[in-house]
Amino acid sequence: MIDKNSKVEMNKLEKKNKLLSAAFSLFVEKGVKNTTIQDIVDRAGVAKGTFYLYFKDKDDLEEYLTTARSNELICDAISYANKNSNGNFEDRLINALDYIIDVFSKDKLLLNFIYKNFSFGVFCDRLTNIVEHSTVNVLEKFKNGIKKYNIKIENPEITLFMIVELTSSVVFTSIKSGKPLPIEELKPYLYKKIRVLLSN
Amino acid sequence: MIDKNSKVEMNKLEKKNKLLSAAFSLFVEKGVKNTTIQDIVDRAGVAKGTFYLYFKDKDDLEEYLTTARSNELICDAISYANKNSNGNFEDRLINALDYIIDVFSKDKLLLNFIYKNFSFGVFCDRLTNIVEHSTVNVLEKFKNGIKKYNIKIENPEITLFMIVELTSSVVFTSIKSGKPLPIEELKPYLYKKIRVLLSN
Amino acid sequence: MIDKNSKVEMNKLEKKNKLLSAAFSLFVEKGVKNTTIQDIVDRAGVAKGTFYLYFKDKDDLEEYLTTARSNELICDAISYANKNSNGNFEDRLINALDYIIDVFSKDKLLLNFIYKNFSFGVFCDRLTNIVEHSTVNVLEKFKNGIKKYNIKIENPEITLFMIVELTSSVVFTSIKSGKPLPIEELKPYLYKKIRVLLSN
Amino acid sequence: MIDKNSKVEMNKLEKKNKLLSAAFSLFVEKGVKNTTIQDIVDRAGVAKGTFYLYFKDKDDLEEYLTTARSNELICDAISYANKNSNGNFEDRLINALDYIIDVFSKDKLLLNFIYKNFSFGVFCDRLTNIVEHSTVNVLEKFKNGIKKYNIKIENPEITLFMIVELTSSVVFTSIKSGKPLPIEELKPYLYKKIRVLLSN
DNA sequence: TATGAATGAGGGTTCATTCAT
DNA sequence: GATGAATGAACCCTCATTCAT
Repeated sequence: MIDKNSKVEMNKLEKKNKLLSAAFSLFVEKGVKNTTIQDIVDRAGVAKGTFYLYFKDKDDLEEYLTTARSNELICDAISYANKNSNGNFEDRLINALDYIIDVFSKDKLLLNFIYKNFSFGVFCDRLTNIVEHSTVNVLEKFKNGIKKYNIKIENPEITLFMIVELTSSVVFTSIKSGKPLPIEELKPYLYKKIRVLLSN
Repeated sequence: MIDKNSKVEMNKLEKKNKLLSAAFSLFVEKGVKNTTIQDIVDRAGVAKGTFYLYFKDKDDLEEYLTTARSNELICDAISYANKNSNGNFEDRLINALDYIIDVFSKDKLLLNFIYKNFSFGVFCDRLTNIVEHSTVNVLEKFKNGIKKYNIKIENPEITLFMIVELTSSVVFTSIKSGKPLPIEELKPYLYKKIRVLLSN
Repeated sequence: MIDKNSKVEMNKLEKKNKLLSAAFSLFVEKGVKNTTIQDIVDRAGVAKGTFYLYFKDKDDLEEYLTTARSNELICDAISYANKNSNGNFEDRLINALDYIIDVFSKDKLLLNFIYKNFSFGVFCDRLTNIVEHSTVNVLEKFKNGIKKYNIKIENPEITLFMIVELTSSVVFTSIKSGKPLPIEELKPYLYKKIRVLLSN
Repeated sequence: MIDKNSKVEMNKLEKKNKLLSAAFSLFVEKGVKNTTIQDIVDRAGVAKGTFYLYFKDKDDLEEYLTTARSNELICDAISYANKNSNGNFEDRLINALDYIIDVFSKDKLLLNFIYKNFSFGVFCDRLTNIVEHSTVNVLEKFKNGIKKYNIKIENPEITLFMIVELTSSVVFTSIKSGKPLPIEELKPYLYKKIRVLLSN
């Protein structure tokens, strides 16, 4: 009985995951607006009705996806920074940002999808609602880093917020339009400004 | 003959303006995506076909609106700053930003519409295409200010770009979500950071 | 399971047939051009969207209908000729044509629809594409008849082509306009000319 | 006063002719159905409302055009045959047909337009209604030719009718689809058959 | 649970026709 | 007579959602 149930649960999870990854690939390929439910279920290999067993509607699925993927990316970036940085706190932070920027440079569609759906505030809110996936509390990590490295920043929360906003906004515009410079050329200026904001 | 023509032209302009303001109010109320052409013509009090006499499609109208409204706002801000600032260049810039932030604080829908449709790169491109309305070349104004006030900034274009991106991004998030602080409380931090970016 | 599927398939076939016969009756009544998809689905008693489950667009349905109905008519004519003719080849052919002309005389709307959509070349091409319905290769039948009855015709293909073109064109004009004679009075002349074309 | 009136009349005629030739060129280029009134008035260089001063609607204009152009073509063909034929009656007729076929071979769009709108019966009817243009009574010419050349044909009207129908139908199919042979290769067979129909 | 046929409101767009100028 | 801005009915087509199986 338990086995049977757990098998059923496994199947359900599998279906949901199929739908999620189908939707994600379609969202980044064609944009959320231009992706139909039919597209999603076709790629997931399930029937149209099945979609409604797992998600209320397209917006529901979209929100779910954004949070999960953003979180994933941040986890990867932090891991990368931990592996590749020496003790300096600023370097660790910039390494993490560098990782994210590289991912986006190589995958403009992903950038587009996450940026359109991402904001610091919304992201922080959502983190608390996600239970199925382990998440990172970016702010806590940042505060801990400051403490650990004994850095003096008056308002760590606000400073982090501004760095995140500045970076995301600048990176998005540069990658999308190449203005005012291509991202690779713009990076030094950005990192310099970030250091200024931190060192203040 | 001239009178007759000019009267007709006046009528046409009026129709176009009716459509523009109907569209604008709907866009900020319900979002561009959720506004139909039928909605727009209903509110403008014209027939559906009339829409297509003035705009190619919804995107055409949207682009027109965004550029016009953004430009208008920036002109107002510059005027305001000119009236209310003393000689200091930083103060003038921050006064202009302050004006814009105040407008947005009072009109979240306008903020939403402009932010969703605004980007530094796109905006600069569009400025050159607008002929019917007098426009401001923000970058030129900024460069002239720097020269006039004899300020030393290594890359004025990049610095202005970063200030615009930082400000717009931060203001949007704060006004929309109140995170990490309400905009009124956040302002001092933002202006302080802007001064840091400029002074460097 | 099989029963269930077959029942569903039956229903689908029924829907498609409803659409086909609704479309056909409308096409002959008002012409293809003046028949809207709304007209068709209204008469078929299905929803608009259902149309697009079965046909790509109106042209798709029209082609389907023309080929199917033309083919049906030719099959009937050949059957009729086989039943009612003695051994003579010319008589068999003229009997078949006679059958078709009679059908058309009694159903001018059918004539109109088929004539407007029928041409020897197009028809021969389409024959090869029909898989769902058994079809007749008219040309093969004709050639076989010539061989069987040991008739000497230099270019059977061209001769058949000319007979088909002459007959369809003459019959259409006569039935539609009664010019230069009503079809019943014109028939003897037509058949005489056909015999001339054959015997040559 | 008379001058003034006649000048006005001239202007009106000119406008009408502009509309006719604009419409004709568009009809053969894009088909009647795909040509809008806007297209016609644009090419004619007049305003939309002007169209309705001269024609009831598109059908009215179409009918006018078909008759006029068909008639023109036939006149040209007869002229050509008169110039290039010796005394033989059959040769004269075939020369005339040859002229028409050549025009059509070189201008498939014209063929398409005239064929779609042409039929012997309709044409004969219309001939009597045309007053603004001098017209040819083809049938009379044919009968006169038979008399003049002392040829024995039982029912000249029916024979001519069949020749016209056969020729137009065959030529249309061959030029449009190249089936069963390209028109140049098909011609000898066609002319041979026509001679058979005549000589009988 | 899973299916996918069926729905029909609603979208964008076209264009013949009118009518005030 | 000539204009062309304005109209709005009518068109085709999409697609989120439902529901009988």
